[in-house]
Amino acid sequence: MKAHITDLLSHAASSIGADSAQTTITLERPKSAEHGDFSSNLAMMLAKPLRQNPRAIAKALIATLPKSEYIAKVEIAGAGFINFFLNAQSQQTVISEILTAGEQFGRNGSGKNVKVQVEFVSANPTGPLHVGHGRGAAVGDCLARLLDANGWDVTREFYYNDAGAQIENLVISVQARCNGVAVDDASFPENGYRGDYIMDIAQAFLAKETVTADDIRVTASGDVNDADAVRTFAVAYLRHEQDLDLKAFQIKFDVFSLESALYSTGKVENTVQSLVASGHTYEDGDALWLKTTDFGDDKDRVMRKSDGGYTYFVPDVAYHLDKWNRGFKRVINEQGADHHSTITRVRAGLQALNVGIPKGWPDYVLHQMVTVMRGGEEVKLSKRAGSYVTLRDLIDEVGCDATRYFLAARRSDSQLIFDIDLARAQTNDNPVYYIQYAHARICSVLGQWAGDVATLKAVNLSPLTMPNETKLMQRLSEFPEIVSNAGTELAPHTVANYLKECAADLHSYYNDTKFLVDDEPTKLARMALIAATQQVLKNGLNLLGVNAPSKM
RNA sequence: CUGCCCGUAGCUCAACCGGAUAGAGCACCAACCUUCUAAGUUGGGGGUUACAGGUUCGAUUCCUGUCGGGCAGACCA
Repeated sequence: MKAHITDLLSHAASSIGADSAQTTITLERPKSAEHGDFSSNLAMMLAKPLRQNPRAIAKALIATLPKSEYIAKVEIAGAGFINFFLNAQSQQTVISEILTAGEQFGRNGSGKNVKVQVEFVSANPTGPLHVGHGRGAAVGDCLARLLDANGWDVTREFYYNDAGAQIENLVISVQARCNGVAVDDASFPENGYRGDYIMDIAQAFLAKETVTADDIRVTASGDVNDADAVRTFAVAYLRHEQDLDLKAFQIKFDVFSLESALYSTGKVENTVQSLVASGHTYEDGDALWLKTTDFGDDKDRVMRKSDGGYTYFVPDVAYHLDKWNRGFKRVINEQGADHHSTITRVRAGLQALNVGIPKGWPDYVLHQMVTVMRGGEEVKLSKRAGSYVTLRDLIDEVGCDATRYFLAARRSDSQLIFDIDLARAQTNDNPVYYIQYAHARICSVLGQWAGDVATLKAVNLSPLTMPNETKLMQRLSEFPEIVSNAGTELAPHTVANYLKECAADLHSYYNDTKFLVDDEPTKLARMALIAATQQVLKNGLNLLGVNAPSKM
């Protein structure tokens, strides 16, 4: 329909002498129903090149507009907007489209099945997942679902930083606990991890327990002095722990990558050699430097320290080269905003390699901090982790659906306040239940009707002329654009907002309409409308990873 | 000090990458359940979009500056 109206306008524009090369026609959905189903600012855009009053141009455009069987009327409004009103029949067609497409409604093929990788969460295996990881998990998973809905071939990936200083801290923390050192003891490692879970690991290690994670299975040796044994066991234990967190959050990954594997397979070393060969490196003060300033950084960065070890971003460059070599022409990294400084370095490293990687590759979606509130006060601690609130705490307290919704429903680039009291409220305060309730209400009515929903696709829809019904149909017809825009903007929160509005339209309709009326054509048409709404709510909630219950 | 993100109703947030009278929810006030789920609906009050300039037909949106909040800035991860 949008394309159809664009064609009409484009035809009209060229007949009044506008330069078609310089006129881009955009249509938008007016916020207010009195402005029609679609609106164009074309006349205002043409005012300058044609040196005429916008309203006069609008008038001329409408005069030359080809006839259309879908449009009831066209109006000029405001400064020169051209508003299109669809006829009732055109508005109603969306219902049969939805009922025919079912779960496919809203999806499109614009991604052309191109491989895209979404890397998210990527927590260090040094503790349970915290709220920040939860936001990354919720946003990242929604991004993956959105890209899938837009026709991309999506791979979800989790990267473990299981090498480096933080892992050594983990090892000495566990060893200290094994040896009975208390966390507040002076001899406890200064930068050690002090959460209760370290004690659990220590006890399991001493008891020679076995843990499994992904494709590995480790049995503890019980030998505290064997740092390698402690490391292997502790990392496996925490990976298992994080697997359980992810399971509770209903998130699945396709691939787990290990930083340590980049070293053991020689990929880090190969990358360093390639960078040296590229001529973008130099030695200074016993260290090896990368000239990241050649690629827009404000200073050069050390790659290999004078003690021989590599700095953090070197394996990161190797990792991203590996992603590229695996055929991902598009990669999206979902990370906390505290990682933003690595972006320039990683991209610079990849450019220096000169292997045809585009300048802005990979994409990043950063999320800002999450503050957790309860009873009007900030919650900072959990018993288990010590210094932070765990994702599991939230899921246990408010449920998976509400947690996912709250963490994904806001723009990721602004700070988020997670109000536990609100999220756990099973009342009208809570947008999750508001949306789910709309879905459940429809299920209830359809259940009492007891007819076959499959027959509704072919129903006569002409009885649907009430303002509430028109509004709901307009809303439903927007869904494919919402999915498409959210996908290209990488903005899952727009889906959440849409669903809230869609649910509001349904509730409003529900409250002043009787559905199971005696007049059969009216009843069937209304069944078709709410069945279509049910489908859209379900498809939308699915994009957020939130359940659509049929009973509440 | 430098870079990035943010600043919208008392609170939590929207606003379709420059559009029409800046919208929801919570909270407050007033209505609506003998009837398909009241976890709902309807109405009301509440705004100089942090502030000051600039760009143009038109700015919450783009540019500059100021103020305020957050995050970064190591031979750290």
